[in-house]
Parts: sequence; C-alpha cells; structure tokens
Amino acid sequence: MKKASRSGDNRGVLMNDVARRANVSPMTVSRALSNPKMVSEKTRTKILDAIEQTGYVPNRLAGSLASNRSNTIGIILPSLKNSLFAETIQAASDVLSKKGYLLLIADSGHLLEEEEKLVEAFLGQRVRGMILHNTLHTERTMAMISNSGIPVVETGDLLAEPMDISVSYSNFEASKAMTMFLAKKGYKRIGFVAMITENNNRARLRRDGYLAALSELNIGVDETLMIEAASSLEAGRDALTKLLAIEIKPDAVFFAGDIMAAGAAFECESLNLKIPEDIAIASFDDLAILQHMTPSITSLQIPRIAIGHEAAEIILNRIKGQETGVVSKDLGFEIAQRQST
Amino acid sequence: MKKASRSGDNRGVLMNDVARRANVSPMTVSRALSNPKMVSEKTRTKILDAIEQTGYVPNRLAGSLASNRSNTIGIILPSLKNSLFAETIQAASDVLSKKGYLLLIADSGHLLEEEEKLVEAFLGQRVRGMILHNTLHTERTMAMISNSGIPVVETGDLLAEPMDISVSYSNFEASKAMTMFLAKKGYKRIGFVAMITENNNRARLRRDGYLAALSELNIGVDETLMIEAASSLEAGRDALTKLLAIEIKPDAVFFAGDIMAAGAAFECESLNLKIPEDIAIASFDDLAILQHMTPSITSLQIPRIAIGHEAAEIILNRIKGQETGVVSKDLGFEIAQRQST
DNA sequence: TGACAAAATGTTACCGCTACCATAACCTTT
DNA sequence: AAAGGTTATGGTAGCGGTAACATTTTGTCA
Repeated sequence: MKKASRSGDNRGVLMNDVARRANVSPMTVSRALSNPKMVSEKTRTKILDAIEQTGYVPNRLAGSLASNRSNTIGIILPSLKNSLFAETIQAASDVLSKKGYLLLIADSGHLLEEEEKLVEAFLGQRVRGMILHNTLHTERTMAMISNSGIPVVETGDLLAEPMDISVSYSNFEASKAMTMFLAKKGYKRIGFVAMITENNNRARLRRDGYLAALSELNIGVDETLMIEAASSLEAGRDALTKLLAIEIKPDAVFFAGDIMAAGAAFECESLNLKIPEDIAIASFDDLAILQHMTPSITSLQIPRIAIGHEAAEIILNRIKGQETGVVSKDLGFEIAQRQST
Repeated sequence: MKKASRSGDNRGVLMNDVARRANVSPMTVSRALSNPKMVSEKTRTKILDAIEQTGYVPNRLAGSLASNRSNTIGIILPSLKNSLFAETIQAASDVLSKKGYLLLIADSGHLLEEEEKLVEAFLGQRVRGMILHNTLHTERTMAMISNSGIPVVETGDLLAEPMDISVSYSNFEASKAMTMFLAKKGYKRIGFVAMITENNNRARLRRDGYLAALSELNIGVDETLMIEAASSLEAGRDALTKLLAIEIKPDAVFFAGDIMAAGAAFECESLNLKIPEDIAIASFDDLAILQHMTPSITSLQIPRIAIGHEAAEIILNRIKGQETGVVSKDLGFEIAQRQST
C-alpha cells in the first residue's frame, strides 16, 4: 500500500459532502446511519456508497452534542495495575462495546479527591453511565453524580444504600465465611492479613468479617495475629514472616487480598514449611496461579466476570429507560477448598 | 448527606448561566476556564464563585467540537485481560491524565477487523492521539489513520517503518538473545513454545528470533521442539507435557509468552522434575511471580512501563506541535538470569 | 382515478461551546 | 490631556451534527 501523506489540518469529510454526493439532504444521511429503516433501500445504498467513496467518519462529538446522547461509559478503578479488575472490565467491555459504547477508563490511585476529579471530567464528557469500583466517595462526588441523572454502578462491595446501583458481593460476608470455614476445619489460631484499609472500605469490611467470625465463634481477638499489608507478592512474604515471628504462631493465615497469599506460599517454600501441615493458607481473591501452585490454595471465588457483565447490562437497561428498580444486586461468592487448608 | 433526588431530564447548568451570575459574557467564562491569565483576577474570582455556586460542569463535547480539539486519547489492546498490558496502560495513563487527557480503552480480541472498527469509532470521537499495541493492521485501518493526521504510536514491536510512531523493543532480537543465552549456558536441545501466531506478529517474530539464533549457532531446527500454545497457565503445562513426550527430550524450554513458563514450572513441580537439572526453563515476559517462584525463573525484562511512558510523551509532544521527527524508539530489553537456567 | 394515510425526505433551528474580530477599559508617556 | 499601546471583555458566527416539524412522494383502496 502506498503511504498516504499525513495532512494535519484535515477537518475531513462532512456529512454535507456525503449528502451532496448522494443527492440527498444531510438529514437523510443522518437517518441512514442512525436509523436505517427510516430510509428507502435505494437511497440508503446511494448514501452508503458515497460514504465509502469519501471515507466519511461521522463526528460523534457533534452528534452527541446535538442529540444530548453520548456513546461513552466511564469506569473508575482504584488502580489499573491490579489484574483482578481486568476480568470485570473485560466483561463490561464485551457487553457495552457490542452495543456501540466506548469505555473511558481511569484510575483514582486510591484517592477520593482524584476520583472526584475524574467523575467531574467524565461528566464533562457527558458519559452515558459510570462504573465506580470504590464505594467511598467525597460529598461533592456524590452530589455531582446525584444530579447528573445518569446510571452509576458501584461494584466494590454490596451496598445497602448505593448512590444509585450496587452490583457486587459482600466483602464482609465473604471474609466471615472463609474465617468460619477455617475454624470449622479445626484451625485454632487464624491469622489475618488485611489490605491497606486507608480509603478502602473493602479492606475494612474484610477485616470486620474476620472479626465478626471470631466473635461468633467466641474466639478472642489477638491483635498480634492481624497485619495490614500492601497488595503484592513481597508484602505477602513479609506478612507471613511477621506472623511466624510472634510468640504463639498461627496455624492458619487468611490473606484478605490479591496476590499476597501466593507470596506467602512462595515464602513457605523458601522456608521449607509444609502447607497445610505447618501452616494453612487461604486467599481472598482467586487468582489463576493459586489453583496451579503446589499445594493449590484455598480461595474465595469472587464473581468478577458476572459483576462486569451485570453492571453493564443494568446500565444499558437504565439507558433504554427500563427503570428496573434494581438497587442492589448480590452476586455472591464461593469458597474453593483446595490443598492448602 | 441527604440523598438528592435523581433528575433524569436535567440538561444542567450552562456556561451562560454562570456568565449571567458573574455579570460577564460567556466568552469570559470560557476564557477563565481555558486560559485563566487572560482574565483579570477580580473577574476570575467572580466566575469561579459562580461556577461553584451553580455546580457548573463544562460540556467538553461542545468545547471539543467548537475548538476542534478533544481531550481524549484512544488505546487499543489485543485483550484487556492480559495483565502484561496493565503496566503500559498505567504508565501512559499517568502521563496523559496529568495533562488533562482522558483514555478511551478498548480491546480488539486479536482481530484485525475489530481493530478497524475501533479505530473508526475512536476517530469518530475525534481522539487526539492513539496507541495501538498490535502492529498488524487492515489496509483500511492504515488509510484511516494516515489521513486522520493524529499521532499514532504502535507499541507491540519495534518497527522499521511504523505507520507513524513506534515505541517498543525488538521481539525478534529479544527472543534471539534469550535463545543464544541458553545455548551459551550449554543447553543443547532448546525447546520453544510460541504464542498463537495468527494475527499476532509479535508471536511470529519471537519464533523467528529463536530460529535465527539456532541458525547462527549452526543448530538444526527440530520441528518437534517447537509448539504453539495459548497464553495461560494451563497451556504452559500442556506444552511442557508435550515436549516431554517427544523422542529426544529437550534440556531447556523457552516459553515465548506471558504466563506459560509459570504453568510449566508448576507442572515440573507436580511431576517432581528438578529445574534446571532435569529441565531448564526460560520465559519471555517477566511476571512478578517468576522471580518469586522456587526456583526463580530466568526471563526477558521488557520495558513495559517505559513504553507506556514514552508513547504518551511522544503523543503529547506531537500534539504540542513539536514534530520530534522520532519515528522508531527502541527501549531495549534485558535478560534476568535466575535459578531456572 | 381521486382521496387519504403512510413512508420518505427536506427545512429550520439549535445543541453548548470557542475562534475571531471588535470594542472598551486601563495604563503609560510626553 | 491627548495619543498610543496594552489588557480585558464582548458580539457574532460557526463547529457538525440531530430533533422536530413541514413537505413531498408513494402506496392503497373505494
């Protein structure tokens, strides 16, 4: 193919040009594109030909402005690096792009103020809907969303009173269930490694779930068994090391986030500790590697794909005007019991 | 906070409303926002107050349309799930969002036709620049990009003749280098597990690099040592199993993609094979887990973050009009030698 | 074949903002 | 205090489409 020259000042082919070429009014071109059945077969063909010949690409900015309907959906995550979000995004993307929506994706870096700015920027782009992973927001964020009138789904945790729509599972219940599970397995001293709880309600809820389980089991809380750690392999290793250094060692550790459990498992291997004989390990997030490791690691299975899927579907329904009345959708969780416990 | 009612038909506060409230013309409001120094301190304060009171959020669709300058950058990846892309996106996002740009992100599902549709959709949104990971495109994609006049970076592989800009490393050289490295370590029968080569030029180049190394070393190609596999832990396990089933087993295997090497290492553990004594393993992509596994796995270190960073910077420079003349930027790679070889 | 409804197409105004040029206000300077 | 140069502000006309209504064409049936 011959390399075409790059013309920087090209404002391009307009709908008008296409219209003239096809001997119709611009309006008919517009209709041929957005509502083909409204245009006669013959005219439509003429128009499509003209479009192909000219290489016309409709300006969606103009279209959205005129119609007051954009085709973008905004997604805000605490971090883009976290691969756990990838499945949810992919699922949402699959559903939305099939319907012609484009995704604006940004990360707040776990900062509520940053989320606020992003929400404002997205509203400035007149996104048609939004998905927020965090469930903690500044007042201004909530105010902006509230009077934007667009559907907004929060996915990080199941909310009794979401701003608008909640699609998730209960971090609290999941964490509690896993702790109960470990206790029923016979483990007596269950350590807990939390994610960083600052600005992260999910992290807090998971910790609270752990505590609730202990309380229900009439087990006293031992602060030395609780650690807060970042979401990384290194942090997981460190956390395990710390827990092994306390006076009365835990016989099981529940890692409440991400990839920490894998790090801990690697550390055990380095230390020649047998899992689960010397120490049992359970993880909150079910990463693919956890089921492939030797031993495989017991985890909570979170419906990440379903969350993305459902969030997208509900947004689409809201856009279509089907006020589903759905406010809070619980997609549940499951415990995958494996060799590590 | 009291829950505000959701008003669906709210077209919101306009610049005009702000202007009236601040006793200035809309034009002055516009300037106060986009070019504050052009407005007197006093007026600016009045305007900012009015904005705060009214909760005005500028309509960027209208702004972009009028000024012919949007604030969005498009990114197209073969897949959103692949966590390897996350670092690159994050890096690009960091640079771009700092300058007020928003990211449109989509995945092509490894299909060139899908990429074409997405490019068209992005151009319809009048994105200011684009980052494409794939380096293989349909003719129409190239044509559209060419006469769009916007900066477009390809990041998947270093290109001698990019459509516009190439920021990457050489998959061919990297793969060749690792193969040479293994050979120099004394391994005689080096297996190679390629990614799926269909529609994926990177996969092909990596395979070609392997072949080039063998050729340079005067080692004959043994087809039974070459396998193509998907990017997953399972596929990595399977690939290893297959290679162990051939007549004369390999003494080293180079996994040319993603997470396959980890899968293979897990399989070795299951089979009680010692790495690297029984079989050596090397990986193309340096995932975090590879250096934490026991044994740690030799990998190529790809400058993923630098790629995202540089791609974004170059786009920004182009937008600012600094025709840097950069066409192809090689960010190199390194071999991280670890216990597995 | 004329009347009338339905389908296809056209006309006009405007979406909400910014470029561009015009004007007004504010300083200097002599 | 008039002249001249800044600096600050305003008016007007679009950007490129679409909504809403007007008009024309087509089809149907008595």
